[in-house]
Amino acid sequence: MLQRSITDWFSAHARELPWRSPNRTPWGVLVSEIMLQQTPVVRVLPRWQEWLDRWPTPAALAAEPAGEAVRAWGRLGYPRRALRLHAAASKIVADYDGVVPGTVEELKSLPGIGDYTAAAVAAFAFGRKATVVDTNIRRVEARLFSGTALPAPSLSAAEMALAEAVLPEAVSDSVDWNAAVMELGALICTARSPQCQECPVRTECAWIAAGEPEPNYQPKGQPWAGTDRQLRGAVMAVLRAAEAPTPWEVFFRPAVQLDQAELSLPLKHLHALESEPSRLENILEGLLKDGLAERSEAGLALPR
DNA sequence: GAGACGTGGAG
DNA sequence: TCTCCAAGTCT
Repeated sequence: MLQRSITDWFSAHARELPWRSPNRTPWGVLVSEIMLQQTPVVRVLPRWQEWLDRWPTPAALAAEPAGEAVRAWGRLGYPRRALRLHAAASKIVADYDGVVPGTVEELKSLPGIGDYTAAAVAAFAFGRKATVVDTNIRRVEARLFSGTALPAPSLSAAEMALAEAVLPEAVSDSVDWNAAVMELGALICTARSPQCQECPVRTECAWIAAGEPEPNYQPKGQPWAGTDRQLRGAVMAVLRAAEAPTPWEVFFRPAVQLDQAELSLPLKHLHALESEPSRLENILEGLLKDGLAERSEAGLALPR
């Protein structure tokens, strides 16, 4: 049967990832899920290991300033995730005696944890039955059951219903199913060039049966060069590298400051903004508002 | 609900 | 080089 084909494939081909190891902890799983949001496994691996070595429990992380979490986040991207993970650790200490809660509802109450992550932690860390729906599972189910090349840009109620309908009844089977379908999407049923000849359910795939039709929408581009996002990243790179508050002149007259090779690129981006000081002000304002930075007499720094 | 939010590898 | 996209969440 379909379910068995996929879970057998998983048994044979699953990657050995540290957050799947038998000695994993709920905290380790939670950290991995946050890091993996919109971020490839290969980039998460080293950061995850460092993070767990340094902060093996929520209490350990909560005991340090949020800025340390942001710094340790390094170049994983979306640094607000680091901030939220720190806040989640604090809430786990305050409300759950330092123990990661195990129900979807409790998990969703933590900052940075939405529908996907709550379900994933409940399933993979606690062995509970939960409908896990990530981009991999959406894509596999779109092809396998709906016969479309890609799921729509945003998650629909129909997709959720489908995911619930195909979730195996038994708790243990449901956990295996979630992990297996996700892995199938990550390794075989990929977005760009799926390896259908290696797929355990290629003979039952509605998309293949339909002749592998093209996607019926235009993927939205993600502009980057010259955007505020890029500049926020550049500012954060400077703050992460700094031991002390960074004077304002560094941002508004970057050409004259900081010559660390590591920062040459971020500073080059900032330098391009010298003609638009108001725009840079807005960007710094945004970082302050998001809590990713704090200001003092001396300048700008990561939050304490 | 559309848009904002980082980063770097692959095709 | 340039576009796509990777285990989403929040406003």
